[in-house]
Amino acid sequence: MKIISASRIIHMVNKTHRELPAPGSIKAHILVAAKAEFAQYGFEGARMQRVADRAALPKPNIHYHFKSKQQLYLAVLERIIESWNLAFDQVSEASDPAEALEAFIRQKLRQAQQDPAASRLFANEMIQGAPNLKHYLNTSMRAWVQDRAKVIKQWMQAGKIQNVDPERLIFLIWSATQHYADFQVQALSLLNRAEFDDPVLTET
Amino acid sequence: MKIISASRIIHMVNKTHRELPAPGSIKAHILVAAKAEFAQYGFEGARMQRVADRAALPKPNIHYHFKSKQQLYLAVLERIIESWNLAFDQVSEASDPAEALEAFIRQKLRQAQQDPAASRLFANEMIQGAPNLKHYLNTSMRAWVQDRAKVIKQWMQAGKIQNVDPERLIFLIWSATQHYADFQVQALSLLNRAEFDDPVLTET
DNA sequence: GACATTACTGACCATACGGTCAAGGTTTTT
DNA sequence: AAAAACCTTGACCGTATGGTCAGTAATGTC
Repeated sequence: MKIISASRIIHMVNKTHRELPAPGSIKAHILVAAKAEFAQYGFEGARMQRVADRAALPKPNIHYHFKSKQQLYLAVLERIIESWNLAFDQVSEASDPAEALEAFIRQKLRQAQQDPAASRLFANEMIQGAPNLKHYLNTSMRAWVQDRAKVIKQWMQAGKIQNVDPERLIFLIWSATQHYADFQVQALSLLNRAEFDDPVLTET
Repeated sequence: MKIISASRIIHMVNKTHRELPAPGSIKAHILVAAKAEFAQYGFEGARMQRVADRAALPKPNIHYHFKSKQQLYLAVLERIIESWNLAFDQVSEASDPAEALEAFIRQKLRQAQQDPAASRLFANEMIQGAPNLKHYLNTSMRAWVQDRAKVIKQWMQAGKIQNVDPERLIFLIWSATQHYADFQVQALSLLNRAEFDDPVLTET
């Protein structure tokens, strides 16, 4: 039997896991820098040189790991969507509405707080008309919404909650939670604060 | 007495009104094109050539009317803020909370619907950290929020509404209403629709 | 109708941009 | 230790970008 080195195994694991960059790798490091840049300036406004500066690397280095700006952007986007899909919470008719909705809201708020750049990048993509996420919106995301909407409707029919448009309820929660990531400067300025307290995380 | 021609009067009116471009003028036309471009791509992502194309004008023409990209952007921003300030609704403790809040929500929703580009441009500016609106946020906008918050607190003390954080209530309304402008593609995709009906305007 | 002002535009410029390349390191495999 | 694979980088390239300019047309003034 052949002896396989540890590095080889790591290599295989990296490869078999659909090319997902290892957490500590340079690729992952670049993706973090790129996420911040794309989140702030959008795809067209982002500059590869600034991505390089943020990552503290020479520019050609970025192009070695990611063929083009477009590909880098897609890699960042894919990573965000994937991390959101991981939090694909399980709710059913049997769940208690108050509990389930509170959990959902807290989760969304935590996401917005822990990774505001991801939320801002997504906002940028939507504002531009979702040129790279149309398919995602029309397939898995729509399915997700319809699933939750069905449960909410069942709650309504069972008299557990008041009648509301289920999709609008979901949009309301999304908008309210993402607002604190996307419009952070505004909220902080208007409240005359330097930063937010952390009321979400203290209760988890 | 000197006779002043009509065009001369128009010219004077234009000038005395703080250089506000006349509604039908070329400047106003360019500003509309620029608003759309800046709203979609943000300041850094916007291209002067695309602004020119949108306005169906040669590029140097844009630079004739607006010295630089930065100045054009500021002109667009100023116009948006001004139009929002015009809708500075008057509310007092005596107002009926339900009525006042509904009016506020409808107004915001109407704004988002009638000029989604303005809402998106503002969102872009906030996502980038409000580099051009920090002052506005810290002065007139903050004052506006504090004013409304005071009224809401008075309503609470008079037992007219339940206890809530007044600023958070305002943010909730803002986020929910702007959401339909900023994330229009998302909402339409998820609802599997081509466009929204017009439930707001039908009731005004 | 002469003068001045305002408005327009094709051709152009310096720089910044995304991207490439060849040459040299470093690490891994055999 | 040699070969192979992978990684890093300064210098460079073609093009797109914001912006300019000189020349022209239109408009307004007396």
